[in-house]
Amino acid sequence: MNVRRLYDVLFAAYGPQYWWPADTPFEVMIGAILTQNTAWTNVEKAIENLKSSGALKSPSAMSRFSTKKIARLIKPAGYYNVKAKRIHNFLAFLDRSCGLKLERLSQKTTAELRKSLLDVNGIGPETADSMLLYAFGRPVFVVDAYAKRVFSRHGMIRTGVSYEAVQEICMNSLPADVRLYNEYHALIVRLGKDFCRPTPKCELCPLAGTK
DNA sequence: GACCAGGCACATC
DNA sequence: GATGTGCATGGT
Repeated sequence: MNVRRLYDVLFAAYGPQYWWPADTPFEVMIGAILTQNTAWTNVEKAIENLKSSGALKSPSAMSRFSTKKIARLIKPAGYYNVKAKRIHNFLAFLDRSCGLKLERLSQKTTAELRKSLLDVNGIGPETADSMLLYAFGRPVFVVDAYAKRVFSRHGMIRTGVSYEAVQEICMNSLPADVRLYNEYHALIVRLGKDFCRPTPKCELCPLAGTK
């Protein structure tokens, strides 16, 4: 198995996944923070609360909410105190870097943008890369726990390899294509949810028997 | 009731 | 640098 072939097998098995499930780039970014170590079904409830309160209308709209208020709205997503603070940090970053106008961030190169996102307390590599790919449309491969698990179980990487190393392997094996990276990450998550939990269910996995 | 989820920061060694 | 821990809700 290799990175290219895995994509083909997954796409043949599942077809397009139509990611990211959000209406606006800003909603993608907030969703990326909310989904940290959290099932998406829980994130959906939090997003719904944010939407009906008007917080997701724009970064400046959300900036008018207190951290406490945000914490209350995102409660169903879990870790709500931590995540409310992370959202607050992120909004503070948007305020000072682009005056809460996301279009202005598009001037930056992908490398500059990634670096500045990683400087925000609460935004790590996966969250930053999800934002870059799904909100800014930059060709960045998103690595997550499922990807590491799938790749290592199929002998494509060793266990314990760093985020950046896995990302480098993938990006060296694939063309820098936003649509491809979009679909790839979504397919990995789909496969992971179905079959690649910590205790695997390999019998009906589309990868069973593939090499 | 146990296990798990589309991580990250921080303390400690 | 590697390893352990806290953060928390809701589905299976």
